[in-house]
Amino acid sequence: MNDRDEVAVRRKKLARLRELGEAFPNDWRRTHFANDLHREYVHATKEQLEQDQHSVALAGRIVLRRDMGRASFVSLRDVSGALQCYLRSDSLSTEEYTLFKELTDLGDIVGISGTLMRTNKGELTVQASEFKLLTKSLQPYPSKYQGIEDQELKYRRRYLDLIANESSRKVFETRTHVIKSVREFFDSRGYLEVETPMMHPIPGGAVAKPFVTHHNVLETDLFLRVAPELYLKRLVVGGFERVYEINRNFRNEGLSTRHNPEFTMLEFYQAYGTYEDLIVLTSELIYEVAQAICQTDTVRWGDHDITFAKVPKVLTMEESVASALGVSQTSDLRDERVLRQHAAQHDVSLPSDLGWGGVLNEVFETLVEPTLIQPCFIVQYPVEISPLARRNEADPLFADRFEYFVGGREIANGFSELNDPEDQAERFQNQVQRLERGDDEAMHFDQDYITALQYGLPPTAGEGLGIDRLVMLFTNTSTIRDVLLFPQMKSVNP
RNA sequence: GGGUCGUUAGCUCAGCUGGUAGAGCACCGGGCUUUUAACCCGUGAGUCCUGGGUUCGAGUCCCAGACGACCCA
Repeated sequence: MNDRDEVAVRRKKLARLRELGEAFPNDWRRTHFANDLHREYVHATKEQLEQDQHSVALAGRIVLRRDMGRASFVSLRDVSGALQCYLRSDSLSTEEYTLFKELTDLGDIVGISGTLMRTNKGELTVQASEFKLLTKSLQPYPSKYQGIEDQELKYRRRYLDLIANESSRKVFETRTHVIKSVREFFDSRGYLEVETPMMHPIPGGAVAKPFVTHHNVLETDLFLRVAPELYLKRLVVGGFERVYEINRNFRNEGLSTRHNPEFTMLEFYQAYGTYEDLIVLTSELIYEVAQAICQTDTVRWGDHDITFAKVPKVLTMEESVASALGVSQTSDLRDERVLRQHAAQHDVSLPSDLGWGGVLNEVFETLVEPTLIQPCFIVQYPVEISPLARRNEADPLFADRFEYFVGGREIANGFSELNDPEDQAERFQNQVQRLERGDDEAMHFDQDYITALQYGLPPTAGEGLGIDRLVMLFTNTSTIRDVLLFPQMKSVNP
């Protein structure tokens, strides 16, 4: 064993600590947080502090250390921030000073108490009169200057990223604030927050491939939910007229900068409303979250300044596609063959098994979606690709559905709900035919849901909103992994 | 699934047309009682991602694979 192997050196110090007594003491009690002290004493002068002798006890991790003979400065970081501490051999007992000097390393978790002072350079500092090593860190501490840059290390060992990188801590604090302000928005409007099953006997509520698991005692396969939609609507049938859920969905698809197999979704439903009401509500929601998080209606995202207006911008899918294809009459797009010809001229590659609605959507996603940088609602989606949405009364090819786009990405998807049980049963049948043709993303027939509709779902509008993508907007990140504490990674040892 | 780039000391990174493996920080030893990424002096440290191949000789060139990043489907 190398006597300069950092882990070995730290192990040796831990062994010494064990000899000295309890190596992992848990009786330290802190009286203050670092940032509270910075705030409270921002105007206190060196002389005042010397006179007043404020006693404080801190606890945290040593993140910087500067030794000078028989005195040292350390930066102690707790959850609130960092505060400098000054440890002198003549202000501590011999045992405590030796403990600090010989057995304490960068990254160790310690308790320090003493009195507040200000250094000659003006920095608020705790002059230590008591020192206790609480938890020995056995692993080398990340670079104090560069932190952790390695993407893989950041994702696989998030705790290291959080220890070393302030910006990462900020992202996850913001994530929590976003979710909190979303909750406040719905709570204050009379929506009931609920929890519905994660394990479904029949996968449903979205066009997506589910994960399968098995229940041993029930001797049955269960599916991790791809969406909570069908359960939330059962609750509206049950009389909870406004419900929402913020929770995880699971989709068995590839990993990318936009996709993680588990992701967080907000879904909400309101009886006696239409998708138009939700467009207004969504604009207000995003506007309020932006105010709560950034205190502004404009955020920087990549190369763009994105402005969230209270009044929504709305465009139909047909109009947007017609404009992207350079077609003057939207009626020209109603014929699948003609539509495919236009698409081919714009190098949009299309699978042959798509119907007209699928083709229109594919052209939209390829040509229009990336251009929708400023917040925008696209309305009127083909019924064919909207198996749970209400048919438009004037134009039965389309559903009363919208999607909300920001930064060239879909953030939310909402519609007036289909509450006709017989129409819903037919749409399920269509999905089942697709399943039988091998489309493993198609929906299953959910008889229990049909039964629920038969009891009567009031006219209802509902919406799903991707929380991760929303957080990406407010943290100016381009990868979903940057807003997930523990993103899914490939196994290193297969 | 396809393409491009990356993987070198604990961390962050250099390493040219193939010729003994480098820096800063960290670590180890010494000095320093108001420092600020403290500083000064001295030392140690490598499965160059893995496996093949070409070559007298491979971190470097070729092939295959692993993992990651970005772009595309």
